[in-house]
Amino acid sequence: MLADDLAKAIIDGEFAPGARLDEQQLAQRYAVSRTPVREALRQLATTGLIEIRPRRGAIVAQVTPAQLEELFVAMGELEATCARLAALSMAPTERRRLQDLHERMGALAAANDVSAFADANHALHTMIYAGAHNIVLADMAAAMRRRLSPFRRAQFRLEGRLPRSHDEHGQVVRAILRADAPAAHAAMLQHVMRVEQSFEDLCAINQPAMAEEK
Amino acid sequence: MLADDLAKAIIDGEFAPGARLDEQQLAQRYAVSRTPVREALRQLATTGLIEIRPRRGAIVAQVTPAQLEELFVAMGELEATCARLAALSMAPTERRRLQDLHERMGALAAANDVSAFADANHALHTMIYAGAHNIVLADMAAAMRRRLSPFRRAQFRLEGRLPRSHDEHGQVVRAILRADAPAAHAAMLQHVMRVEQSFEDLCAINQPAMAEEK
DNA sequence: GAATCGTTAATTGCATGCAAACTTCACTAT
DNA sequence: ATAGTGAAGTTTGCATGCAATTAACGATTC
Repeated sequence: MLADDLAKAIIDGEFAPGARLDEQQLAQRYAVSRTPVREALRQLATTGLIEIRPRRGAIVAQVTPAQLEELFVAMGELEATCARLAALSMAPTERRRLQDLHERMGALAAANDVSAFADANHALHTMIYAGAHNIVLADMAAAMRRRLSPFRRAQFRLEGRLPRSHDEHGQVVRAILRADAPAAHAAMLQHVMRVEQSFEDLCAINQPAMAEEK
Repeated sequence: MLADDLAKAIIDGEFAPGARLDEQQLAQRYAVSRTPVREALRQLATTGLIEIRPRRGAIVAQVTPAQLEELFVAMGELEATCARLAALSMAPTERRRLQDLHERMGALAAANDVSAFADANHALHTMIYAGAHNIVLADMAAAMRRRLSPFRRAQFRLEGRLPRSHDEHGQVVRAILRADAPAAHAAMLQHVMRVEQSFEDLCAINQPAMAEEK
């Protein structure tokens, strides 16, 4: 589906936040006419990934720091809810797989393999969404993650972020494994807040570099 | 916007779940061509209100009892999260307005004014979403409410539902007013579960009538 | 008599074309 | 020199038309 391809391109950072999404260019790029491009853009706009300004075209959603804060809070609450439900209702098999993955990620963190850790991180969180046994909630959490991904891509590159992230995961995973719902909720909430903090640190570092571009 | 009009028509029950949404008919009805209709349908599909089956047209989303259960659980968790955050961060003015509205709804419940109570109910929940001071979460909760509304329309007609609903609201409102976040969370979760229970009771009553149609 | 296959009709998906609106650039006036 | 106004070009928004797929109906065969 065209909307998925476009979403992937945006998530992968081929279009930066604020970049104009010209219908004709996209039509050429994907070798279709403007009609399906327009339909795809409307879909992405409803997910919040892009923004359509009437008569003025579409841009990749750019977000003020205040909105970003809200997005992270909402994401944290969603993920924390999934973690709480997962603690209550994960099947034994799911719990074992979660533990396995978490342990494997320890090695990746130690080796500082950012790319593999990022993939595994995605899998871990997705596993927790699935463990909530509620497709609606899982879809919402996944959509939220997608919506934030343009802003979160470089976060793991921060020095020493991998082991700390792994530690935070450990808190969440252990709480889920012992079916401690409140602890799972709290640990996940804290984890997401830490991710946000890392992102803000990263912004603070890059801000001067971004400023000198213009 | 066309998508909003269409969504309203679906929410108001002009198109029942499972009804086919013919592009040409909709185009005639709204006096536009098929192109904007298609764009609107794609948008509604991403919200989950309708379902587009490739090459086979769009229908109002029909939902199995299991999916409906998931929708109500997800909605309950979302609303409970909003209630918890509202308890923590509502401004004094907002708290007073919430209390005012709740007290006015007591009279509506006593008078058994179903229509006015339903409107006020919507306002009350929206007020709590807003009280969370997080637009992203509020939008998600509102979208969820929209998505469930085709199935929840007749729920207030159940005998004696209004006073009980008002009582449940009282639990939530009092918890929010005294900034008791865990209690607000729990009370809202319970309220939504009770709404779901009412809906299921209603289904159990209507089921035979639906069965004899075919 | 029922089931399967072929044909026809209808509907979706996409391309193209045209009109309206916005942006940009140039020119004029203060 | 700067700001405001005008016009041209670009881009969105929508309508229409055509092709492809699917559903429905009828005919034929077992």
